[in-house]
Amino acid sequence: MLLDSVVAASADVAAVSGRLAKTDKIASVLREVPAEEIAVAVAFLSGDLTQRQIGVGYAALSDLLGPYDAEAGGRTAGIRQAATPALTLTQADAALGEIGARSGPGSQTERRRLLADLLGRATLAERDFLVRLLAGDLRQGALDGVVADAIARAAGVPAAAVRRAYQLSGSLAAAAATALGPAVGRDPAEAEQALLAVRLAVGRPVRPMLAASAPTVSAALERISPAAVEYKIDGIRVQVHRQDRQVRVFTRTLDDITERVPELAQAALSLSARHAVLDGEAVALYPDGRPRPFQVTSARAASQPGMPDRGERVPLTLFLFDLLHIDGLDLVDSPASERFARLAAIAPAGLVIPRVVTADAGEAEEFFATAVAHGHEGVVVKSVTGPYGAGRRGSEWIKVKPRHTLDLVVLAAEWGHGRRHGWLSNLHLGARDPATGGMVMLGKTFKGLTDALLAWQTERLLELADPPQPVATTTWRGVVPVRPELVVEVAFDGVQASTRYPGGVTLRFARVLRYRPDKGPTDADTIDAVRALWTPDGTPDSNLVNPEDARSAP
DNA sequence: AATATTTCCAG
DNA sequence: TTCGTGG
DNA sequence: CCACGAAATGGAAATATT
Repeated sequence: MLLDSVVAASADVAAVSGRLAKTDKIASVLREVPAEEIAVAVAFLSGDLTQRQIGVGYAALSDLLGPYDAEAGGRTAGIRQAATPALTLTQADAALGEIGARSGPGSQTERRRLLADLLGRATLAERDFLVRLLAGDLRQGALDGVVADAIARAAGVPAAAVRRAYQLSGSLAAAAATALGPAVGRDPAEAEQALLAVRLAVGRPVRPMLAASAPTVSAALERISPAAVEYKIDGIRVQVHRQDRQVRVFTRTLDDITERVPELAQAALSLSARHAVLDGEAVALYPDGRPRPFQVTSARAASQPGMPDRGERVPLTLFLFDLLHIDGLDLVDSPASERFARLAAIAPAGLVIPRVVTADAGEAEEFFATAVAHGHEGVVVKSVTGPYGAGRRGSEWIKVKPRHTLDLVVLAAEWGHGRRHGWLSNLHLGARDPATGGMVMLGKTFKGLTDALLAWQTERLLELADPPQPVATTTWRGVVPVRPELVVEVAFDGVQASTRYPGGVTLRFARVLRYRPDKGPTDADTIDAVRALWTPDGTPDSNLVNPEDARSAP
């Protein structure tokens, strides 16, 4: 099939707002795609490459096509373009694969040459689509969720069958190939049978179960009771597959990081089971059992074993909380209580997440307080009856974290994109510096803003713009500095070290709660107050705990 | 050795 | 993360 | 009430280029 057909379908999808209409349009084109090209078509239509990544990013695209030009609605700088569509899906996919296969010295130049070659064979519409695909910014209003429905529609099977195959195989393109690929005819009964035959495979990652959130433990217990209440560890999510003596470790996004975390594989070998698929969290701990800053865990999990590393290699500690498969038995559909009981039966106590099962809000709140006192992020409140509903942001799991807030000053704002076009969106946040009387920038946030708030802040910030903005001639792009007068209440998850900002610290996951018109810049929180919330690595605060305490529930 | 680019992580 | 929209 | 997609950050490591 021509790439152009998929590009045209994507444009149609972007042009309608309803999900059903989008599903319809994607299903229509999928019905026309030859069986052997289904995986490519589905990858492209859900905003992915079949190769995941190929070493082409924003810079390479800008070099080739010039910077994004808002007035023209795209990139205009010239490279050759095809007059008529000729590229097939297979050819485009193969060309992208060629680009990704390059490595070593000279590879960037070579990638750019190949990229120019590919884009030169594309029409304007195709080129625009490929650029958005490579930039990871399809913006057609449909990603894997909508495309999953479309696959079901095209194959004439229940959406649940596609979702299940997607969950268990970890790949939507694979699920689509199962339903519509060469191995099955275009017969709904056959397709459904093939989808239902997809099973969890040890060594192939499944999509991880996600959690909703609630402001307090009591609120979470109102939705789930009795519930298992578990420590929420501030590390990286890991899915561990053990097949005899072979172990593989996957991240939340299903990347294989086995080679980087040999100690986790080692830990998995201590389980009393030959085959197992487990879900858990890995974290770098201090000797006393408290968690190190997230940055330490993150850096540790990102570094290869053979690389010259600066500083010590802090080992990661594994906390397991779920079991999806044990010695030939799939547990994905079993109740959580059974999965955990089997986990506890095969895992040394030290590898299992601290938890309590309770229906008592007081007891749960107390456990939450203990988790936080031990330096952890909070707790996850889990149904004891639910299955492992992978990929669903359902309510079988609810996370609860303490909420920190600061009153900060808006120093500048940036014009928004997409549906925030024409609004001042991304806010530069500053804390008061009593030493200088000035403001210290701590980071930015665009989160937590309602449309009403966006409208209000755009008007108010333009009044405060310094120098004043000629609104009528504004390009709707760039940074608008403002007089530091507006105070905003911001929630955040923590304070972390920063090389980017002058204060040396920045906020993790800052989001706007509300404006504080009752406060002026002199009432804002100080940089000293922010720094006081930061625990640099190597100096765990004085609230020491016994290492055993961090591992075991009180 | 220092800098640029890409990718991946968290939510 | 949060929000708004669709269903 | 749930599912979905969009808003676009910031740190850090690996890999390439200078």
